[in-house]
Amino acid sequence: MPATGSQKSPRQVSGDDIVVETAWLYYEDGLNQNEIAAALDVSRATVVNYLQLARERGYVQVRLSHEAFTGHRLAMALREAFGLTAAFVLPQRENMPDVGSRIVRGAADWLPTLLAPGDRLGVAWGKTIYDVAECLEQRTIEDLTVLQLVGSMATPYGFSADVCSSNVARKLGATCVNLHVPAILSDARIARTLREESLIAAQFEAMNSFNKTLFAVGSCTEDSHVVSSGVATKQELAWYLGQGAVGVLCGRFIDRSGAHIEGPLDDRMMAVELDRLRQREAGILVVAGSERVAAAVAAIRGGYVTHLVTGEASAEAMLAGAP
Amino acid sequence: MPATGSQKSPRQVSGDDIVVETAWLYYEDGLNQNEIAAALDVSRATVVNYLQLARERGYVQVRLSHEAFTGHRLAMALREAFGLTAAFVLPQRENMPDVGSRIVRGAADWLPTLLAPGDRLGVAWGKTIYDVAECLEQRTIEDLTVLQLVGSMATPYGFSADVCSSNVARKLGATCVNLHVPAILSDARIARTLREESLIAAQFEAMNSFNKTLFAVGSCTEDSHVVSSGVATKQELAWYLGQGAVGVLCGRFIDRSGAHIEGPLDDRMMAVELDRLRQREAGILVVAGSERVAAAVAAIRGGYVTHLVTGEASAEAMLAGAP
DNA sequence: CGCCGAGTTTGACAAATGTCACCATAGATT
DNA sequence: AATCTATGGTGACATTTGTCAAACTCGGCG
Repeated sequence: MPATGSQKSPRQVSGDDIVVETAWLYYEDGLNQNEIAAALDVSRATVVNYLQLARERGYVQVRLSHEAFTGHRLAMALREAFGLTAAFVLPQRENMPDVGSRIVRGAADWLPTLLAPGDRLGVAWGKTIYDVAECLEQRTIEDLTVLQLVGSMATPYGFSADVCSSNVARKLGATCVNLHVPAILSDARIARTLREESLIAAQFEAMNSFNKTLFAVGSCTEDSHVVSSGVATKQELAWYLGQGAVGVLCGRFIDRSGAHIEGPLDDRMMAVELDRLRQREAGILVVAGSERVAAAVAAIRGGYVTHLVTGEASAEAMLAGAP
Repeated sequence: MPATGSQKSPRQVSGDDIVVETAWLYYEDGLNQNEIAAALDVSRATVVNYLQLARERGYVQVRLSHEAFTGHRLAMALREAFGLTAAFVLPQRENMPDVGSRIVRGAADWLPTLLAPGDRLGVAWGKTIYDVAECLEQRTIEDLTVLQLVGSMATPYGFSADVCSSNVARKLGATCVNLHVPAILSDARIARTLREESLIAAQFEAMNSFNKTLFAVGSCTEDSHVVSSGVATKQELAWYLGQGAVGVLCGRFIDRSGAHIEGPLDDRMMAVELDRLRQREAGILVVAGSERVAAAVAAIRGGYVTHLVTGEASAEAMLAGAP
């Protein structure tokens, strides 16, 4: 065989035709690279190149199907035990450091399939929700509206409620209705004044029209988010703990049964009322972190949740504490 | 190294946990099989087995994304030239025997993404449509209704209009509204009587509520489907050809501009009226076969089509005959 | 006309993946 | 207890896929 024999005249690869053809033969027709090379009369290396191009250009989508997670043993058990519509359980093994990111990615992957054109999605606030928004693929859902459920609050971590809802809206091609108020005010009187302001009243009015919600829960410890972000002081937290608080949901403290614990913060809080969260078409709760299990169970018991995303360990823990 | 060293105690593979875990590491986290084997502390061969299980169980979905076809050079050209909402062009190369099946598979893959909850999809009749239905993946679309647009007609090939619509409905988890009448009757009087029958009138009434349609076009030659299935005789076909017929759409002959050619068959025909097909949210035309190009162009000109599925060769031909 | 450089293809080699006959273990059976 | 059987795991080998430097084509340009 001669050293360098017959080079083929180069084709137009900038145009997609051959690339798509190759991808079809490989992924749809199931031919291997040798067969494709023979069929197209190019070298196998060229086939490899075309396939790489196809992947780079996003022509090939490889994903784990949702059934793998919604059909998971623990997902079915959760659904059964808590009367959920569906649960999404991410696999994990011992010592795995980074379940959190899996759960968030899973939630981001699942969310679009839970939404339909015309939906109005209420979005809460928190690091988890922010991360979910980050992981969302750009994918437009027709006629979707995203509604901010909790007033904004600057945090040391650089995200706030309005950023959460804006990002979700951006990724899903939705229009976004933000609440242009702080989450917490220093004084109940100011809060009342604001609520009575017509513009803001209108924003709350619009907000309450959501039919689905996306939220996480916060735990109730001194190092948890409610305190570090400045929503509650340690004293206030202690008071709520004394009343039986086990978690925070959209800025409101809840007890073991998920009931709202009315307290000193509520008058100063600018956020959706918990009662409004119940009985909607879907309430999607993302639970990332074992310290949030108790709060999650409470939220579920409270009737705010229809769809749950979490990891195996948390799922086990929730079932263990459920009987 | 000892001959057969340390076997691991077998795990529960019937439960999915490890399988899903493996699939996640491979497809989401992008680890290779060696890394996964190390992480899970099993042999690489076992990882291969788990991955195969994951694929068998349908946890992994590999698909070509629609952008590869809707973004195809010829797809964009078609959209431009004919004012379509979108076109879906399947790749092909010279001498490829089996474009037809690709086009049909492509249509089946695209169709679900063109439908939304609440839609009412009118389905026409033909081998192409039947094949599309066969290729559809089982995938439920909420609150979808499928409507049969053309009366039933037994054919030597064993499919008829009611089978087309039923199959589409079954695959998409839709409710199906069939027309319980023959496509063509021997006598106009009988047809009129039937149409006046309240039950049948009600079926037609319901049928006309579609907002999207799926159809193909037939060509107008002696060996084409209209004749072989017994809808039209050779004499009738000749008459229509004399009037300038270039294709058949939902049992009705159309001319080069897509206008309905009224003729001897119409009175005896039980099918949607062509005017009703226009101005709906979507009209999806599947063109499989170069002999149907002229008919397809006519249908597009007639304003029945917003979405087109075809192959490269037909796309080129349509553009060549378009200017 | 010869040379350049961007874009494309390729052969040889390296790495990753798939296959298969056989081994290990647990629980049932004799 | 010994044996059997079903399930699951494994190493060695075969096949498939990925990498990369070198080579080719084509159009432009000094």
